[in-house]
Amino acid sequence: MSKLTITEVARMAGVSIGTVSRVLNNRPGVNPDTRTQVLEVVSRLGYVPDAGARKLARGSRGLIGVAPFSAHSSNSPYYGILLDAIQETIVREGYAARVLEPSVGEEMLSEVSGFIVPGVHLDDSRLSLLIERNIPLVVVGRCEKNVPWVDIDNTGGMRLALQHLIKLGHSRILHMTGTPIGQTTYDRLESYHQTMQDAGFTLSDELILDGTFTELGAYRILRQALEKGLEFTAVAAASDEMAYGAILALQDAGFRVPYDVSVTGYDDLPFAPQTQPSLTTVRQPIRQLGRTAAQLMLELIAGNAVRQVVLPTELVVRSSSAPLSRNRR
Amino acid sequence: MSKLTITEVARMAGVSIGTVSRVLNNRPGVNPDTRTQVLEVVSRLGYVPDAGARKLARGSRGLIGVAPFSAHSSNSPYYGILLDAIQETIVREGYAARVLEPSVGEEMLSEVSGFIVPGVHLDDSRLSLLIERNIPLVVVGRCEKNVPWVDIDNTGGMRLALQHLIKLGHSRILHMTGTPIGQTTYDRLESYHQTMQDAGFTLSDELILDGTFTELGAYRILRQALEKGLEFTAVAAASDEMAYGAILALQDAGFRVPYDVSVTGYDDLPFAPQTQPSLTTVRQPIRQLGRTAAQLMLELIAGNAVRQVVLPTELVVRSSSAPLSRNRR
DNA sequence: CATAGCTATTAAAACGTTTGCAAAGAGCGG
DNA sequence: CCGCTCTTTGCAAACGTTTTAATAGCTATG
Repeated sequence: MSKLTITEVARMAGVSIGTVSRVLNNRPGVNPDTRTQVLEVVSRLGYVPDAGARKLARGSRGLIGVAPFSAHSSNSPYYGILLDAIQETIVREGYAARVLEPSVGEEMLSEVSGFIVPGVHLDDSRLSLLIERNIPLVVVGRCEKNVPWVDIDNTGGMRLALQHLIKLGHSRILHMTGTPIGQTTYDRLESYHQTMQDAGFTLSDELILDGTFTELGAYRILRQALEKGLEFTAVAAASDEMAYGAILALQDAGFRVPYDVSVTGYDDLPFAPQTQPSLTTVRQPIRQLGRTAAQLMLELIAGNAVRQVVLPTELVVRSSSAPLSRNRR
Repeated sequence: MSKLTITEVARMAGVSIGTVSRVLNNRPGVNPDTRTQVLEVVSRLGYVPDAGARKLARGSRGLIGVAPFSAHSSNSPYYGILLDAIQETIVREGYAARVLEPSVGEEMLSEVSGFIVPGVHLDDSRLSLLIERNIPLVVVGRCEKNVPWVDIDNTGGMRLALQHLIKLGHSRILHMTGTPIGQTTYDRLESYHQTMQDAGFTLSDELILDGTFTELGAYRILRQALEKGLEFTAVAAASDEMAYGAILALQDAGFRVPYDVSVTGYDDLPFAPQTQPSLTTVRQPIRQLGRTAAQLMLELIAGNAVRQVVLPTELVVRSSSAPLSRNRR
């Protein structure tokens, strides 16, 4: 069987290729009936337009920049997965994606037909610059400004983890936050406050530690806290890396996880099932996050309305969390 | 000025576009004089062929898989940079690149016209599978098998770092290795042995610590060693991450870097200049590594001979290394 | 009832390459 | 100097889309 092209689709649907093209690109001027008709054929045949041909026909306009998050955050596998998903979608649609260095060069602004910006800081001036210049922009992560963005339900996810721990009998739950620089950190922290209060516990500042979003950061600050004699029976970390660092810190200090202390992570990165013990964590759909971001960008370029999307999270229970035990050391 | 196309190049060189195309794709049957002539024009105008058009004309054959390194190693920013460089080159040549999960699916083998495999393990059975099936393959990292590969000069780079420390007066130099799973770890370790011996020092196994290629791994094992009273005046780490972990471990234990202990890294990742103190390290050309890997793949597909490439490394001296001081604590 | 003004559709011309085929020379043995 | 190969080159047809201009079929208007 030869390659499936738009011609075949057109023939099957009994229309011309021009019409099919318009349907596929959401262009106006096609009868709703014809549209659904064509879409039906497309999905039945499983037709996927050729990226190269689209790009060629469109006149090669269409380089989409993926930029600029802080250099430091790129240490996580999280970003690798996210970027790959973004690229995949963009390239499939016949655009080119280019990952740019954190330093946005002025000259780039003219070469690029849009920016996807993951991991934006709360006060990022570069963001304002892009908005000001009216350059198509999609932000990955919730954003106060009126731009299209995708985010996961950070608040809901954190609540899931905490309610899980609370149901297991824990009340002195330590929250390991990330660097207080992004909306994400803030949202998860806020959710911690809210959920603990709702459960009737009093908040205590000493139970909130900044683990800088890294294994090592979490490890160091937690060991330090343990040496000072801080008491708690569970750790709810704002990332899997920090959860892992916390587990090691606890183990090195002689605590058993989860028997003495329970630990939960956030993200469900590929290594989460492989830690010792395997990590109970909040799963977020990273690839879908990337796909959606790319999608929003394409919609934006096509002139559609600005919209925001929030993706759901889900609790994955593994072995790092257990009921509060009475005979603790 | 409109877009620069092959037509313009042909006109400038006084030949037909067919000839230009043949030159650009290294196809036989074009006069050597004409060839250099065309190449001259191409480089003068700075002409870059349109990726989409190439892909289209070639009939869309050409998806190149970038796969499968172990999930764990993907935690480093190193891989992000490498993958981006590979993708950039491949896409520029009109092929598509797809980053695959570590688990190589059988079904993938038929869809893909070649594999680029970074971070191969010494005994990787999947590698043998690919060779057996005669699937075009490029390995990033030295490889015993007769396949095309690119690597950096690991041995030479380690020697540079060590000779730097030796020149500063250090003799008890600790080597922080990575997980003993890849050729890279082995090469750097071997170079440590060799260089120390050449300098007339006796080797001691206690001066070799496995930092698992991570910040946290390095931090934990070094703190442990310090508590046991291990004596040394310098640390030569096999990665920047481990060097950073080592610096923090030393500082947390009350040592000053570089006054009490010098530390060197390896890779020169983006964060290296930003540590406290900034990191003396061995720079490797990561992007070029990726570009070369992609290049070799394209050559392989074009039917050229298998070849191997070794890229040079370079010492970058910053503030984490200093002369051995006498009045140490 | 002719005309203008819509809308939905089609036909065909790009887009920038690669590549099979034919043509034009060049060298050469007869 | 005539036919032969061989090498080098040019021509033109793909490749799978998008998009512009033209067309056909309506409805509303005068």
